[in-house]
Amino acid sequence: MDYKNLANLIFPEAKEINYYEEKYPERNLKEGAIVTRIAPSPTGFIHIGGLYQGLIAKKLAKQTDGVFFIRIEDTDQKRQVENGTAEIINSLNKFGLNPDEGMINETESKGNYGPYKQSMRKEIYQSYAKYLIEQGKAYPCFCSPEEIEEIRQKQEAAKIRPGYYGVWAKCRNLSIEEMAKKIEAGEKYIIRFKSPGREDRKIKHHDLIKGNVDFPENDQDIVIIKADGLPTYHFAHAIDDHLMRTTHVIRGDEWLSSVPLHLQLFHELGFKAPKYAHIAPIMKNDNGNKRKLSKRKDPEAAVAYYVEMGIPKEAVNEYLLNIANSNFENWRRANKDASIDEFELQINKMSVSGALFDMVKLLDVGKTVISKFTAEEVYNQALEWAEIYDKDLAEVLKKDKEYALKVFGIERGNKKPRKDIAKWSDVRENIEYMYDEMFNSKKQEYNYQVISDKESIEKILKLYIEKYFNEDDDKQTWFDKIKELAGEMGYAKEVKEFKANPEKYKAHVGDVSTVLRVALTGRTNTPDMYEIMQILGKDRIRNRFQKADRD
RNA sequence: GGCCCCGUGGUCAAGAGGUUAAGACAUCGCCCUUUCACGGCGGAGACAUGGGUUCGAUUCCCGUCGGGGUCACCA
Repeated sequence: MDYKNLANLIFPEAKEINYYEEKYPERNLKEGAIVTRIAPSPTGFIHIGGLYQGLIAKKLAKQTDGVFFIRIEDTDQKRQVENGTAEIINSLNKFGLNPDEGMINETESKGNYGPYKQSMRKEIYQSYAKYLIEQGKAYPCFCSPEEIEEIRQKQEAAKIRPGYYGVWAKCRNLSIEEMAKKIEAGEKYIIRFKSPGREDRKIKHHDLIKGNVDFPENDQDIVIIKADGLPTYHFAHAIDDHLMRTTHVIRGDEWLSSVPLHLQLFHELGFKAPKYAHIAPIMKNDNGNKRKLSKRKDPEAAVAYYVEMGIPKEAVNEYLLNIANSNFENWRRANKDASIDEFELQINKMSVSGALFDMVKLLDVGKTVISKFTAEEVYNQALEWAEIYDKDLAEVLKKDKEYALKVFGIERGNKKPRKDIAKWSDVRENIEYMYDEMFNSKKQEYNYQVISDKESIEKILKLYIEKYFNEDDDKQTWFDKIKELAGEMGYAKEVKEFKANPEKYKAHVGDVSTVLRVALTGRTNTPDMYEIMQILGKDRIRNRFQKADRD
C-alpha cells in the first residue's frame, strides 16, 4: 500500500490535475495586465466593505486592461441564503461593478474559467486533494469534532498554542495501512494538509498595501476538504485563484494572517502565488471604540441601505475612492467633469489602517455629485428611486415630466449650482411646494419672520399680486418691483440703506421677499424665488396667497 | 494570551531628520446676497507616551500605553 493507493481509495473518480491545468491555461493578456476578482459568499446582501474591495479590484484590472471576475464562495452550506447569488450580483451591478467574467445570475455564468461558483467545482478540488495525498502532502484525519475540542482544551490548559499541528496532529502519523483500514471500516474523516512548516522559522511576505511583513511559518495541518466533500476557504482560494489565473488577490485584511498558510499551499501545490493586497476595513466609532462595520449592528454596512436612501452610486463610489486614495479629492478638483474611470488608483497609496466611516462626508459628496447632474438626470434617477421607495412622489413626477424638469432645472446648470439634494430621499422635501397635491396635503408652518403683523402681510400679498406681479417681467424688472413694493409699504428698498439707518425703517426689501416666499412656499429657505414664481404662474401664486395663514 | 498590523486636528488624511506640519469634511466668523444653499476670505483645532541615536526628532530604534486583525470541518 502506498500513497497512490490511498489517494485512489479516497477519491477513485477524480481526474488527473493535468486535465484542469490544460483546460484553464495562462491568460493571454498584454504585459502588465492584472487579473482580479471579487469573491463574496452568497449570504444575502453585500457589505459596504465588499463593495469597496470590489471597486478597487475592478479599477486595478480595468486600468491595466486586465480582467475582473466574480466568483461565488458558497462552500459553507449552512450559511446559504435563497437567491443569495443573484442578490449579490444585482447589488454589485447597481453600483457599476459589472464583472467581465463570472456568475451573471443564480446559476449561469460567462467566461472560460468557470464554473464560477465553488459548490459547482467540487470535483476540481478533489482532484487536487487527491494529488496532494498521492504525494504525501495531505492525509485523511479521523478525529471527531469532540476529539479536536479535547485537544484544544488540553492546549489551553497547558497554555500552549492551540491547533492541529506537530505532536497534536494525531492522524498525520498514522501509517498508510492504518488509514486505509479505517476508511474501509467506514470511519468518518476529512482531509488535512500536511504542513511542512515550522513555527520557529520566519517567512517574508511583501504585501502591496501593508508592505513587508514577517510571519512565523504555518505549521497547522488545516483541513482542506470538509466532511461534506467541499473545500475550506484556504484550499479553494489556492485552487481557484490558480486555475482562474488571478494575478492579484485584493481582499480584506482579516486574511493577512492567513498568508503564511496560503503561500505554503501554493508552494506545495506547485502553483505560482499571486500578489496580495490586503485592504484595511471600513470602521465605525462605537462608544469611543473603533470596530469594523458590522452587518448585524450597523444598517449602513449593507449596500442596500444606500440604495434605500437614494445615495447615487457615483457618490458612493467617489466616497470610497476618496478613502482608498486621498489624492482622489485633488484629482477631482482638477478634473471636475471627468469620469472616475479616468482616475488612476494607486494601490501602494492605500491606507494601512482602517478609516472610520463618515456619513457626513458621503452626503457632502452626494450633494456635489447631484449638483452636477442635468435636470434630466436628476429626474430619471429620482424617479427610479421613487418608483420603489416613494410611490406618491413617483406618480407626481410622472404626471408631467416637462414640469418636473423645470422644477429640477431651478438654479441648475450654472457655474454655482445649488447643492441641496444629497440623496434621492431628499427630493420630496426639496420640491413639494412646487406641487399643489403635495403642498396642500401637508400642514404648512407660516413663519413670516420680521414683518409679522396680519395687516402688513395682507397688504403686501394683495399689492403684489394685484399691482406688481407680471408673468412677462424679466428677473431684474421683477425684483425692481419688489423694491417698489417695499417702498410703497414704507420699508427700505435697499438692505444697505436699512443697515445704514436702522432707526428709519421697520423692515427692508429682504423682509418683504420673505413674506412673499413664506406665503408662497410655506418656508423661509427656497431657491431663487423668481424662477419659482415663473414656474408656478400667476393663478397658483394668487391661490397660495389666499390660502396662506396670516398669523 | 500567542502572532501580526497601526497610532498626525472631531473625521479622512499629505508630509519630511531642520517645514509657519498641506488639503478635504465638520465647526466658528466675515463677505457676497431678496432667503437658504453655493462661492470667496479668515479663525480655532494635531504629530499617543517614556527613553535613546543625533547638533537637531513628530519623522529612525527600543519600551509603555492605546486601537485593530487573527488564532474553526465560517468565509
